[in-house]
Amino acid sequence: MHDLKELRTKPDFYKEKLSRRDKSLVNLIDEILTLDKNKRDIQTKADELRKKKNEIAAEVGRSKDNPEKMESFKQEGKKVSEAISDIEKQEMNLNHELTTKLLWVPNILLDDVPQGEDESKNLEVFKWGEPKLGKWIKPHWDIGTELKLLDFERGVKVAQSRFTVLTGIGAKLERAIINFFLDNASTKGYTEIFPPILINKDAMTGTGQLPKFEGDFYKCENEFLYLTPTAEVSLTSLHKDEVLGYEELPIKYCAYTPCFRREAGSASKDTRGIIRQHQFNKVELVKITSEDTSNEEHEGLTKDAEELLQKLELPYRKVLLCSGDVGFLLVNAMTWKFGFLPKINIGKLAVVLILDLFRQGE
RNA sequence: GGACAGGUGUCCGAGUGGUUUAAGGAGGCAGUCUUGAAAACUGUUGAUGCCGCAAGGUAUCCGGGGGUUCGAAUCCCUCCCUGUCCGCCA
Repeated sequence: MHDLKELRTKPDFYKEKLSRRDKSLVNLIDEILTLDKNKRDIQTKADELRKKKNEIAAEVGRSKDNPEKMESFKQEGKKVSEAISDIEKQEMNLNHELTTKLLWVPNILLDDVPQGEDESKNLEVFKWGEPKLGKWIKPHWDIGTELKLLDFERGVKVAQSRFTVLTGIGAKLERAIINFFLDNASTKGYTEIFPPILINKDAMTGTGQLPKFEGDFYKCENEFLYLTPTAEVSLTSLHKDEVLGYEELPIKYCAYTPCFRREAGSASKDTRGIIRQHQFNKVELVKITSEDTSNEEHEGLTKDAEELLQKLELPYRKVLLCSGDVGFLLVNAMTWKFGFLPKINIGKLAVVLILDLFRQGE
C-alpha cells in the first residue's frame, strides 16, 4: 500500500507516474485525496468530542459527594457519547473506503519500462539459442500422453479439470527439475526455505495480492487462510514488520512450493495442456535488498535464473514487458518467451516493491 | 475437538470501573562524582494521527473486533495467538 502522506505531498508525481499504466488512475488519486481531506476534518471533530467526553467523565468522578451535580454530568456525558458514536461511524466508513482505494493503486513503474498498451510494445532484450524445428513436432499434451508422463483424465477424477497427474517418469522429471533448481540456487547463496502453503490474510494483503486478486485464490472455509498462489507471498512476508539493518542485506531466499490459482476469468485462454493449471510447482527466488543495490541485485537474480535455461539447453528470448503488460504488483518485469511458442511464458522475473511491508531502518 | 493459564510500553513486570499522567525495575540517553572506567546518585526516555509558522496542544494505542457504562487495561461477547494437559487421528 502506498504511503498516504507521500501521496498527499506530491500528488502530481503520482498522477504522472501512474498514468503510464492507465489514465483513469489519475481520477482514483483525486478521489483518494478528497477522501483524505474529509477524513481529517472528521477526525479533528471527533477528537474534540472525545476530549469533552474525558473532561465530563472526570467531573463525574470529582462530584461523588454531590448526587445532583453528578447526575447532571452523567446526562451531559451521555449526549456527548452519542454524538461520538455517530461521528465515529463516519470516521470508520471513510477510513475503510480510503484504505480500500489505496490498496487498488498499483506500484509505480520504473523508468526503463517501455511505454505501450499491449504486448506488441514489449521489448526483446536478449536471445539465447535457436529453436530446432523438426518434422516430429507435436504439442506437449500429445507427447506427454503418449509417453505416459501426463494423465489429464485422471487429474479430473481426483480433482477437476486443469489438475494434471504426473506419472512415472513425468513425476520423476518434475521432482528432478525442482531439485536441480533448488540446488543451483543454493550454490548461488540463496537460503532454502520451506514455507507454509496456507497463507493468512495479513500476508496476502501485505504483498498486494488482496484485495485486487480476491477470487483468484483458493480459500479455506471457516479459516482465514488461503492456498498460496506463489511462494513470493511467504518469502517476502518472512520479514514482515521487521526493521532490517543495511548490514543484513541483501537477504536471498529460494523455495519450492506448489502454487494454487483459481484462474477465474481465463476460462478459454491457454486451457489445453499444462500451461495454465490450478495447481503447479514453482521454485521461487527472492532477494530483499536496499534501494541503492536493487538494480544490480535484480540483474544478478536474472542471471541466476537464466543460467538454468542454458544448462537445460532451452532456447529463449528475454523480453521486457511494456507499461500496459506489467502486472499490478510489479515495478518492471522481464519475461522469458520459450522456444518457438511465442505465447508461452516459462517464467517471469520482476522487481516487486512491497510497500508497507518493511519500514526503513536507520 | 475439550479443559485450564496467559497476551500490558524497547524488555521484564504491577495493575478487577474513577480523583492530571499505566506503578516499579531493567535497558538507552544526558549529567554529577572520577585521571579514565565501573559503581552510586540525579534527570530523561514510546508509537501514530490531527491542529499549529512555531512553542505547543489534542486524540488514539494494554493481542484484534464488538458491547455495557457518564467513564474500561480492568466487566461481557467473539475471534486470533502462545503455553500446559486431555481426547481423536492420517
